[in-house]
Amino acid sequence: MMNKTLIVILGPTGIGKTDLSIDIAKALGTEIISSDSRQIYKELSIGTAVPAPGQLERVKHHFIGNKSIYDYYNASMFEFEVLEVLESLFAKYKQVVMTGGSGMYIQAVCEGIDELPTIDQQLREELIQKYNAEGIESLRIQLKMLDPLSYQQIDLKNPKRILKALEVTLQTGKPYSSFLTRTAKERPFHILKIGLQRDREELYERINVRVDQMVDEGLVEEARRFFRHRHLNSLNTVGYKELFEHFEGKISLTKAIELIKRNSRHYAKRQMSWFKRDKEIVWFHPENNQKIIDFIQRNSS
RNA sequence: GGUGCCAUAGCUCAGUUGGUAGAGCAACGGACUGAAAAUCCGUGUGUCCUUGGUUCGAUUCCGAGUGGCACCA
Repeated sequence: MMNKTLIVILGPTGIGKTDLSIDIAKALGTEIISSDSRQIYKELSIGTAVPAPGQLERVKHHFIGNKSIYDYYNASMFEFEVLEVLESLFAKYKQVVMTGGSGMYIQAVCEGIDELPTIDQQLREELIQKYNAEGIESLRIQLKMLDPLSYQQIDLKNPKRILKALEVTLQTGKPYSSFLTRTAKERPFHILKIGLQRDREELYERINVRVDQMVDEGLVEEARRFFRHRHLNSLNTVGYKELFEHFEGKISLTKAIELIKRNSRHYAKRQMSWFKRDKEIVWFHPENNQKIIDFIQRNSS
């Protein structure tokens, strides 16, 4: 399979990944895997900016709307499922396009993440309760005792990081740090990472305009449908969480829309931070289709 | 045209009894190994409108100019 290439098209939200990826997949005569942790939910479409029906007809997409917001899902499951789909796609195509903005999902596919046990739901809830009742310091103390190495390496101000380490340690009886190998897994195909970049002001303007479009298309109604499920992790998502605040009467609709724009900008910023450190990425402007296709042709095996 | 008020960060504004300045929002930078559109950490970015004067020293006091707002003509 070493003559196969996975073409990863990445960049912040609103940069123009969707249009470009479809053009490229069309030009290469192949299919697209979405690496977007929210477009994967079938119940969400307006707020996650899934490709339009017409676009989905032009090129076959995978991992869009194939999970439910009620299901538990994570980056490791994504890694496993994508590798499986890739195997069958590479049987048909020399190149496959993967596009999306979820850095961790992309990393899971390209480099893999270490094997960890699935956490018992009850254990997880107990730990969260302990955190709520006793605060973060009590988690830190427990971690220091059970897994001093993680205690040294983990961001001790971030409750999610400590909870993860504790969960694994308690469930397996082995320190979380012992599961981390710090080595990238070998993949039986080449990977070409294409990053999309444009002027910051222009990107923010695109984000603002797109949020207004989402509202015109019925984002408020889409969010209202899931209001009573607002505590689901899948709905802890920009575009929905702000509207839930509005439905709760805490903020006006205008304010909610403003916050969606701002939080989208912040999200874009975090994505750029994530991608910036990956030196394998070659950067292009999202409208330089021909340049990008030439680059792919030259560098695919 | 006259009178009054105002001019400080990207925005709204506070402040310095004269020793070059700060808050909210916005913005900026970063971390990230199974919740990742999540979660967490860090940063004030400034010709204090311009120009004379007083003063050891002016963003602050005084004069003039410019711009804005209000009222009177």
